[in-house]
Amino acid sequence: MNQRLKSMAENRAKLISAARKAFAEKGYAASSMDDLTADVGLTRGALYHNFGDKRGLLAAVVEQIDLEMAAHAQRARAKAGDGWQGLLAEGAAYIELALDPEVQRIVLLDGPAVLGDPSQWPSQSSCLESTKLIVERLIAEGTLKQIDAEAAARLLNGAALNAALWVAASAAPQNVLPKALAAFSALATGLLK
Amino acid sequence: MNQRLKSMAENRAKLISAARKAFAEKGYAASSMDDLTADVGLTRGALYHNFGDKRGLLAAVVEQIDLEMAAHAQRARAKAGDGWQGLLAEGAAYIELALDPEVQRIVLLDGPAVLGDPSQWPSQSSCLESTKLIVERLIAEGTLKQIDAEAAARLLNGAALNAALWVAASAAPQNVLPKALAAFSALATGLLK
DNA sequence: TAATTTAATATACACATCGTATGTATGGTA
DNA sequence: TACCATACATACGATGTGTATATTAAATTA
Repeated sequence: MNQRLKSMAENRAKLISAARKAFAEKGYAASSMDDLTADVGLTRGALYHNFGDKRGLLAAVVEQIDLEMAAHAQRARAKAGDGWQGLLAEGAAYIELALDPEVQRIVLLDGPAVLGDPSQWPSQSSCLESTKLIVERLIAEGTLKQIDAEAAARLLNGAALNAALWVAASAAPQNVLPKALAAFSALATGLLK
Repeated sequence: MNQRLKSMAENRAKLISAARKAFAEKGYAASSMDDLTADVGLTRGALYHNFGDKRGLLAAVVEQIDLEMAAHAQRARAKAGDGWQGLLAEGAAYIELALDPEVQRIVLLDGPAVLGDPSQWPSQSSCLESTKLIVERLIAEGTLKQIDAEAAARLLNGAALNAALWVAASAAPQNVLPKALAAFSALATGLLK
């Protein structure tokens, strides 16, 4: 029963999937909703019914990618433990993630421009949240200086993000990546007590 | 003589000025070129002749603001000297600059989304360049660790940028700003030898 | 100074795209 | 089976960009 809900969920998934591809390849502004919906055998009627408007579709796409990013960071931290090494591992994971063109274009460039400051997003920028949790724990342990946890998390993420944009835009990413990771580690040690 | 060049320069200036206001208030995408040009008594004919297209106008606006930002950072550094304190002062200046809604919307949000990675811009993101110069000097002095100067400059700027976005989006910026500055200083000390 | 050329800007048009208002058809329900 | 709700399609209007053509004013030359 409830075949309608099922097919609606399928159509939502199809549209999000098509939007991911279109937004990543052409950018948000240059993506036509007519083309995008036609690609999956629908029309804009389905789109506006499900997502309200073009921005709503972008928001749904961003949320999906954001959750995937959080899962990736979670795995990286799990490998490295919950301590100082975990924090560094998460930063490195974040830098790696931002090398993905899909993440760059959709989450890092068009997302903020169209949806506004990431910290205000419903998905709450999961990466930011998890970084903040680690920082809080390390402060409580006495590993880190007594510093505002959110501030530290935001700056760390910002540094990692810019590092990733730099690496990705460079001519030889494989040569630049180690430099970025080294600089990130150095900066992070500034938080140690 | 050459009154034509003069009036053309005046028109360019008018258009850039109107664009600064429109882009800052409505964002790039929502700014109509018809409205914008009409505001200064011109039509889109002048615009397309001078700037090629809408992106060209944004590029011109970004370049102008970027130069102003560089001048501001220069002054802040001059006050604090050329050493370690100068680097911190420049970071603080950058955070302050990014609190300006015009800078946020145009240079930090729409700029990267429409024009691509800032380091590829003709203006070369002057702030980044000056930070890099200081870092190089401090490394040569032995004050900072042997680290890639561009990497360090990029991460510092990225951290400052995110700090500013956070502060600006917060409910009580005046309470949050000190936290951001403290976290920035802490991070930066990680670069010290 | 008058004629001619050049170029900066205005005007008009073609095309694309978004959002909405209305229509339709199918799954759920009494 | 008849009815209703709703997911989606279709049709339309408005807006906005870029371009091609026209116009006007400055610069140049004879």
